[in-house]
Amino acid sequence: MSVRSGEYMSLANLRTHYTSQINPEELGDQKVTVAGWVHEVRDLGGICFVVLRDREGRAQVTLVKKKTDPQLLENARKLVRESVVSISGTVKPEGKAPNGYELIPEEITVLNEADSPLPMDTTGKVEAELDTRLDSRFIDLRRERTTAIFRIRHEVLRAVRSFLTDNGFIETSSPKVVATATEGGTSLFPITYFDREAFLNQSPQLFKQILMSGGLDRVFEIGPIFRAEEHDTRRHLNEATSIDIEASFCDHFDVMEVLENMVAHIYEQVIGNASDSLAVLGVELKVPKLPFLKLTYDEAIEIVNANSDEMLNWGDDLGTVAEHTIGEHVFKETGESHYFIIDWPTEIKPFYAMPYEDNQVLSKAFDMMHRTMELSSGAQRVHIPELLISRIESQGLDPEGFEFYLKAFRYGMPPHAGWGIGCERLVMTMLGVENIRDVVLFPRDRRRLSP
RNA sequence: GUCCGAAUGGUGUAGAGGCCUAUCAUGGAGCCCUGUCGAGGCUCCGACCCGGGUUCGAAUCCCGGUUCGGGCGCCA
Repeated sequence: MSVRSGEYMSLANLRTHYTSQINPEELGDQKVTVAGWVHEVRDLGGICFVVLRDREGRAQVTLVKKKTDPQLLENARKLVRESVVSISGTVKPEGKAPNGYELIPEEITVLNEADSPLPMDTTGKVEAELDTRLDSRFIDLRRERTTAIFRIRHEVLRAVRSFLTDNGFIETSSPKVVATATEGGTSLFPITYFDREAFLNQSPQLFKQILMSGGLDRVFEIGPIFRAEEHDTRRHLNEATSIDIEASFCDHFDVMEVLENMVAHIYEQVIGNASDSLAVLGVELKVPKLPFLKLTYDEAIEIVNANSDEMLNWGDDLGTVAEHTIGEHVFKETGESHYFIIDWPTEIKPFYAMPYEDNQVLSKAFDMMHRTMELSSGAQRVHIPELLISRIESQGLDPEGFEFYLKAFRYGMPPHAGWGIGCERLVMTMLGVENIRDVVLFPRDRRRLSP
């Protein structure tokens, strides 16, 4: 175990292969170097096994007492779990070893020794609570299950980008530091911007609409949104990732079609590209059937009133019990989890949702649900400046605060529509994860600000 | 915000007024062991959230606080 301090050591020499890249048939008797963490040391006396773990898997390093340099064996036995090591040795095909090979080491270099005891177990023998795991996320990520979630999240985002790009959308970014409260409704985090008050943006909504006036035609953004709501549930975060699109010369039905096709595409891509991670989590994914069921708001109210103790009046928003009732009802009837609720009362939707021309009390707004959870909401937008101003006023907001936005509507704003979908909610519903914090590396909630 | 529940070694737990010098597992230290793969065996180490109260006696009951979990509200 020589740390060759003072001597030049190229980092490239610390690893020639990931553990998963070692094919015993090709690399038998060849020398390789693997690098990673000491997962376990099993000392049986005459034989000692060191399990090295890297991002792609594990490799068994075998030291037979009679055949191993005594100093090397002694050092291997003393390895501290979760220390970072680089191990060079010969690949030996071996039926008794996991993955069909083991490594006969020549050199074991400790690059960084781990403290002991560890903040939590990494082998899966003892579970840790979410709070404990989040306090030590770096250790939690060394567990297979946790890594699997974030590999899948990566596949989800990759699928979003490829799907939207292939459908003519341009990826854009909007500012997160803004001067005014965008939509009313939710509370914002105030910050200091030099000598002025500013806010963290709750949504890219207003900016992506401005881009429609700019003629970008079809845009998308994947970015953080901030909500200062003091909600305290398993499905809310104060910092979340929103996937947003906006498309010109489209109505709400056009963008609903984009949405359902994208969701189906994401499921297909995750099944195709992350089957190992799905297996680690024990999740069997099924691509949702297209098109998604479209319930009108009126139908949704009827379902709630017929199937639960709740009695809703027309114009009421849907609470948790209502969403639960509708979601279970839809699943029982269709066997599908995803569905739309369309044709909402104009009054309970944001000012930018377009009312139906022939029935102003209904708007061209929709929510996309997964069982009991709202995943996405969208609408055809108001593109007529006069109507937009009156809608802003009727929501009790002051149009003066929206001048930067309204300006874009006066010089040629095409009709347009769009939606936003919560990335974390998409991932959690896909994987059946119960707490949204499980699918965020470093969640920000009512209480947690660190790490 | 509100209601309900919880807090015991590093981690996960048992515990219902005296049986607690606190259970078990995991972990750590050490010893034995040549095929482990949640290795096994033996020895040892390590904990009752904080503050008050009730009681002869409190991990256990009561009050306050803190933190965490869950429901609802609000929201996406």
